[in-house]
Amino acid sequence: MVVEIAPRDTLTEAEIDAIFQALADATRRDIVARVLVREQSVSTLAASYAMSFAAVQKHVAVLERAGIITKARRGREQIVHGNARTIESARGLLERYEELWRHRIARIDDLLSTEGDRHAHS
Amino acid sequence: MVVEIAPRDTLTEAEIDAIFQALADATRRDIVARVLVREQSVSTLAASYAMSFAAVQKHVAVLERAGIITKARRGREQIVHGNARTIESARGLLERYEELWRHRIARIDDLLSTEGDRHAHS
DNA sequence: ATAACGTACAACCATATGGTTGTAGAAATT
DNA sequence: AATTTCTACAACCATATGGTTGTACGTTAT
Repeated sequence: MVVEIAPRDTLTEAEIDAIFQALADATRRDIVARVLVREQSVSTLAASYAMSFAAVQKHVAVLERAGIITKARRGREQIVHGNARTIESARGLLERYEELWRHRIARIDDLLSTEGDRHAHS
Repeated sequence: MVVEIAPRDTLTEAEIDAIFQALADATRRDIVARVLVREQSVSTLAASYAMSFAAVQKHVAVLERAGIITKARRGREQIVHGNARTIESARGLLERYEELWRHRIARIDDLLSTEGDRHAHS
């Protein structure tokens, strides 16, 4: 049902929400790690966890909606494989935050020299 | 109420959950970006968003529990500042996933040479 | 053809999440 | 001393999340 054209490199806020949300669960992170190493069927994945097949299926669906994994039919099974590009997008975002952090001193200096320093303490 | 000893460099699954969960909301990501650039009070932050003070306060609490920001009292206001180390931990995790991805071909070759290739297609 | 396997999905449940309003207290201002 | 500012937190509400079981359907195997 997802239309999946060529992957944009600009993500909407909602898409970023979905990516981090998908990664905010240990079972899902484990699924990601497994399929990045070696793609495998949903039922194979399900056998690895102490929960129902349906539960694992839902986790896979969450990861799929976030674009972190994709599924491809092979006969009666659905093969799950990882999409490193999406993970890279998330990493890029975190790197930009770190970049903001590294530049914070310069920015503060800038603000102090251009603005008045009302409320400044030290 | 949080006891905050020296920061470990190994995170528990629950802590990782909290970090990604905290980043899975556009308002909270914006708060992070703001305080990384320039630390500011909770009420200053609250003034930036079209939601109640209490709602923003909750977002700040979520980020604080995840260790992404910390608060420090300055008179009657609570100054929020970013903790880039936690963000770096998250980035490190994503990098490890990408590393798994980069090595997948070698692993598949390894598996194919040791195992039989039942179901192999191409 | 029948059985078994792999998947999909609906219905349900408990708890978490993201928002609200209201109350209360501590610190600064007047 | 009285008032305002900033923060904290409880109570509440609607919706989302993570799990379950049950049913159905296409694909492979017997």
